[in-house]
Amino acid sequence: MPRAGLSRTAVVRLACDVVDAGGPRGFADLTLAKVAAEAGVAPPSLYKHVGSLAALRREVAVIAVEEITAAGTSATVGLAGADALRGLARSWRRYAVQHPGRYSATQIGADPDDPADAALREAGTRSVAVVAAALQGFGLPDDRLIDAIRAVRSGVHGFVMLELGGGFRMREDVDRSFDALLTMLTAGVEALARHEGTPGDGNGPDRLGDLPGPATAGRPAPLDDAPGSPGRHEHPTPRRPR
Amino acid sequence: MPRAGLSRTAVVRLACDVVDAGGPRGFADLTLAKVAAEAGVAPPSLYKHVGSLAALRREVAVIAVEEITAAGTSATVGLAGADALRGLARSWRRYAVQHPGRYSATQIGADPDDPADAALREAGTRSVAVVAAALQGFGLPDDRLIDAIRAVRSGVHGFVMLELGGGFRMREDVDRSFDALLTMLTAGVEALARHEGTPGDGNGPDRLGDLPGPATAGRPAPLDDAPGSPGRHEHPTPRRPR
DNA sequence: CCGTAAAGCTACGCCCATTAGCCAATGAGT
DNA sequence: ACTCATTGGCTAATGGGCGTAGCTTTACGG
Repeated sequence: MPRAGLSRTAVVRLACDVVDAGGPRGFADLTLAKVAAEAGVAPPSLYKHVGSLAALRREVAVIAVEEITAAGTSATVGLAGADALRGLARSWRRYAVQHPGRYSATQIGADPDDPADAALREAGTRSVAVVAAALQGFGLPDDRLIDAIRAVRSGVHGFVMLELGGGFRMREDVDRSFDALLTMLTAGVEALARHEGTPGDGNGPDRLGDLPGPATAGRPAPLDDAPGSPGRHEHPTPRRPR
Repeated sequence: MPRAGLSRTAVVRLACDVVDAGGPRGFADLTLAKVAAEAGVAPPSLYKHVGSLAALRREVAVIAVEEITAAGTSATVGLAGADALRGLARSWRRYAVQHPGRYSATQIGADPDDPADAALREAGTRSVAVVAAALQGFGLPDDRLIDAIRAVRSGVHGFVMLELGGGFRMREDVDRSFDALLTMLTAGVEALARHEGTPGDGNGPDRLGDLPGPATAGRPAPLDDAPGSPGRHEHPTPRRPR
């Protein structure tokens, strides 16, 4: 049995390929069997290099976050204000289109408590820093920076996910729509900076904060500012197990 | 063996519960075994009511889209312009928080060709119509309406997904950020209506259209304007099957 | 040439989806 | 009430994926 010459990083690299080959669903559909097939190896052999499927997923996620952060960084060097924001957003979209699977991997949450997720948490923090840096030039009040970061991330992320989802009829129109989104976002950030914040509609902010929120057995946390600790449970009460 | 009195709709309803109980990941984690346990029935019994796990997923998705459309509709009756937009966006977020699993189900794509997805496609179309209606009052030029719809959906969807993902430290701050996002979006739509569209940065629009796009073996289509037909394939070429 | 650790492998156990085929409960028609 | 077809449930069994255990062989330092 001639050795395949694998290694931890080689396996992760292969996993990245598999994930991207699967399109936006690729990350969710990642399977040790596929990676093993790609490596020319029997599935259990992978355990000599990675701890589990979950661990492999985490590694892919870390790489994806680091890559997209790097892309954003190099897309904004020497730029400021609206130019920086546009460059950043476009680099994200480009990355998402070129690496749909990895981009999806970017979404998984890092458990705030789990030490295994430390690397992912740190990568997430670094990625947020890039956004903050790109927004420097707008002169946002301190207490509005967070809003701007969230809005920019939300807008671009939502657009990209919908685009990757498959939709948005024609590519050209999509490019135009993306440009319109960026215009809206930059205008919005500028408005926020001018302190035109939250005129609202006379109903005050949303106060969704104290909704029941149906036993949200949410997993870990996101790649955002900072995580809150999640709750957990299984099926509430099976009615007649058998 | 006393009958459990199931039915197609009863099973789907249970699946909805299971999905929501699982938080944002609940939809992806949906399993026939869980539904069966919840119903007090052995897993194979479910096949008397639903065709497969995939079919059940589709049914849940249709219900979710219909519900969120209904929520949006009733949240915007009698409103116009910015008020309608805010009402609509808030109803989405509220639905997502109250039904995280179902909201995620909303994301799955409808295959433009598959007749099994017809109901899902139609539900998606209806849901887009509500957004268009809410944007009526802004007096957008025809060729900008689509951009506005996409931006609004993207912004809110991205925000909600990031929020559900687990992040966004404190709830209060999140409400405020959401409000800021809405302010930015309404301002953006108004700007679009004023024809201040796409000043861009002198680099023209993105032209991501002709990127290679790495063999994006994406599944079906999204719940957007209209689908384009997907490509498909498996692993490119296993290197040494065994 | 030897010995050892690392990198494969096969054999298993467990969980899930799905199919096949059996049997009891239900209810329409008599 | 009796019959019997339909229906909804069951068990058994297959196939695939993760993950563990334990064996074997390769590669390499002495």
